[in-house]
Amino acid sequence: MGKNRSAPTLNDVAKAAGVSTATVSRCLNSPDRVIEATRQRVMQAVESLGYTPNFAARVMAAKRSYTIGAIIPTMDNAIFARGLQEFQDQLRESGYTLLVSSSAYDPEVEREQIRTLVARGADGLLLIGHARDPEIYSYLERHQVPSLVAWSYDPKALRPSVGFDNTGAMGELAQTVISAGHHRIAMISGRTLGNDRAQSRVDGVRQTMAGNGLEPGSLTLIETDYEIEKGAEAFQQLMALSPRPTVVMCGNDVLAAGALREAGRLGISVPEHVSVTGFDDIELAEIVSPALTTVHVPHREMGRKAARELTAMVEGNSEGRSICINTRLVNRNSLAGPPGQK
Amino acid sequence: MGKNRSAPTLNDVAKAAGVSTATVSRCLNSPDRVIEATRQRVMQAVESLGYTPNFAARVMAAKRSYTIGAIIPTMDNAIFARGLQEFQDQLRESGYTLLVSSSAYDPEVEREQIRTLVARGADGLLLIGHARDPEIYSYLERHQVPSLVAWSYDPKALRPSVGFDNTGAMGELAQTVISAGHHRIAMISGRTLGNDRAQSRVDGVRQTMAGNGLEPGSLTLIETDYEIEKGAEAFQQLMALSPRPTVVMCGNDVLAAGALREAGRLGISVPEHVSVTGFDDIELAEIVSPALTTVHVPHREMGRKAARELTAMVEGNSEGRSICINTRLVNRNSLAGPPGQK
DNA sequence: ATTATCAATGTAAGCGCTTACAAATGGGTT
DNA sequence: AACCCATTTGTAAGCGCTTACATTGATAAT
Repeated sequence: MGKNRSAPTLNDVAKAAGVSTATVSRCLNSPDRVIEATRQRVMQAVESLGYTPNFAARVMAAKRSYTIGAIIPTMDNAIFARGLQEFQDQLRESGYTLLVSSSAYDPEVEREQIRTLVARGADGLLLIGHARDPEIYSYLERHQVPSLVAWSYDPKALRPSVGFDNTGAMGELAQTVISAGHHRIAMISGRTLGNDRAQSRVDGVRQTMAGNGLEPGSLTLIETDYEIEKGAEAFQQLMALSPRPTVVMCGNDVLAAGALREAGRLGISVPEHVSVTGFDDIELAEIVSPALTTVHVPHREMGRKAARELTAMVEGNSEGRSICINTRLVNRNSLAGPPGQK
Repeated sequence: MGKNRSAPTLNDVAKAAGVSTATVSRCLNSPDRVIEATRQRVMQAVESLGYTPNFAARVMAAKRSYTIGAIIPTMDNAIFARGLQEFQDQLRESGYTLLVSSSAYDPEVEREQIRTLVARGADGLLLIGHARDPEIYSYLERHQVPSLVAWSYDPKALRPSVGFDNTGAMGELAQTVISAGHHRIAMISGRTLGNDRAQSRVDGVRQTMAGNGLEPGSLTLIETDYEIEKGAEAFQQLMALSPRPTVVMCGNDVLAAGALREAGRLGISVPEHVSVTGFDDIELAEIVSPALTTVHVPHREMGRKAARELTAMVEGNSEGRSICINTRLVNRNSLAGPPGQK
């Protein structure tokens, strides 16, 4: 032994290879600016010392981290998990690393995480949904960190976004529901406060009701947390109502799965006694019985496109375009006409 | 206007507050080493400039990042998502930030991610499962980064781990299965290559079979990917066998859900014609019909304990203990005796 | 033979922070 | 009044890297 046992630095490599630190740095970052023979010598030194560049030092000197940050409301949710996985894969191909953190749906936490990510030198940020204190955007601007909103598409928003039209998609589903003859409609929504996606889905139902001559105010709405259990509770409440709604539209598949489970427990058969719909088309939707009529969202495609757009923004190749992803209705077995009508 | 529009530094704050950079740094990191009046002045400057410390610079100077890294096989999996969420929450309470990346079950990718995380200055690492090139551990040692293995508990392993006894838990379930009268047992397992959890679960079944006088080699085993679809395919293959197995034990709930779905499609009723079991007890297990008989793993508890132990290690308060989390059998409706026996 | 050109490499100045050490200040003690 | 000690603050030396600029040596053009 007798060796210094701490991690080797650029300097150690330089000495071992008999070159300057600049040359080692070049070998690592722009190999073509260094002659073959030298590079081999350097690379061998790197190898034998087990050298790993110190990222903090690199970021500091280069003012570039090749890191993208993403802040999602929760990791415990298939729809974010799936889209993000694809987002990450795509980023990796372009040489970027993804840093994810979750805000637990808390705007204060989100703000803090944004600052953390920026402080860490993220070159760009992926955010979920538009609803956000404008101060945050000016902070990002000051630090010159481009950001892209995902899981929500809003052409009227000032910021670029990659996502789908929550209002329109839910509206389309509502139209199908109404066309099937329902007019006592209930909805179980996720929390709308600070969550434009949930809000848009509610709006979609309301607008379509209005468009069909139904009083939008007559929509029975329950807002609750994103959990199967909560969906079940809400469904129970709705079934206790008199007159009962003939259809329960859920803001997402998880809530719908809860509703379905409770229906089973209550001995209410779906869709004979009451219809249920979901949103997202996660795997769960196909597993439950009856299988859910829902709206399919191509999360992977969204993740991929978001990655492309954001890297383009980071590299100065785009000012930030908004991209709309198409959703599509998936008719399965949880929606039928209202009971008594045939 | 006229101002320099780039992000303010410690120096800017120092000037604005009329103190030295050292004082500003102290205000931020050890406020009690600074007199109240000064601190207020400094904090106000921080506020009005919208200052955020540069993380890279801080890490470099302090050689401490208050960051923990975690590398999981995939994000697209409820069991990791849940445990990790809790892990993160617990870390936050102790002032640490979590960095997650996923290796897509690829050891090469995992190795690279470990290097990345270390290069980023992670103070400690959470890894999934023991199976790993020893070279990685010596690398971590050289860089003096403590690591903790989770989702797997193995008292015989050299490294500390927080998890549960996969072999024992699956063995217990197998005992229940065998006691119910089954002896034509099939298993649908996740890929065991480089995945000690999957391997241990298979071992659990084999050992219990042996312990009950059943030839362990008679276990019909299909290995496949962690996907509902794959579980369905495997189940279909098993049902084509003659003689048919009377029970299909699945390595996890996702595979079991696929099996159940396929059973429905094939018109095979569970558990009358064939029994099915799962592992993990994710939410899905309660949703499917029949509800899954499975092994409950307290993922949240594990995440919490892992966080506590790892921070203790990072702070030099622990050499790294191994912690075993208890699982428990959950009897629901997918397991009964073999058909024809009553 | 002389000079312009260019590729390969070296030199050294930071990047924004923390922290060891030094300096200054203000009481207590004797 | 002289001295000591504790508290608060300042000074400045890095942390490990990148990169603008300088230097060198070789090759091509005159």
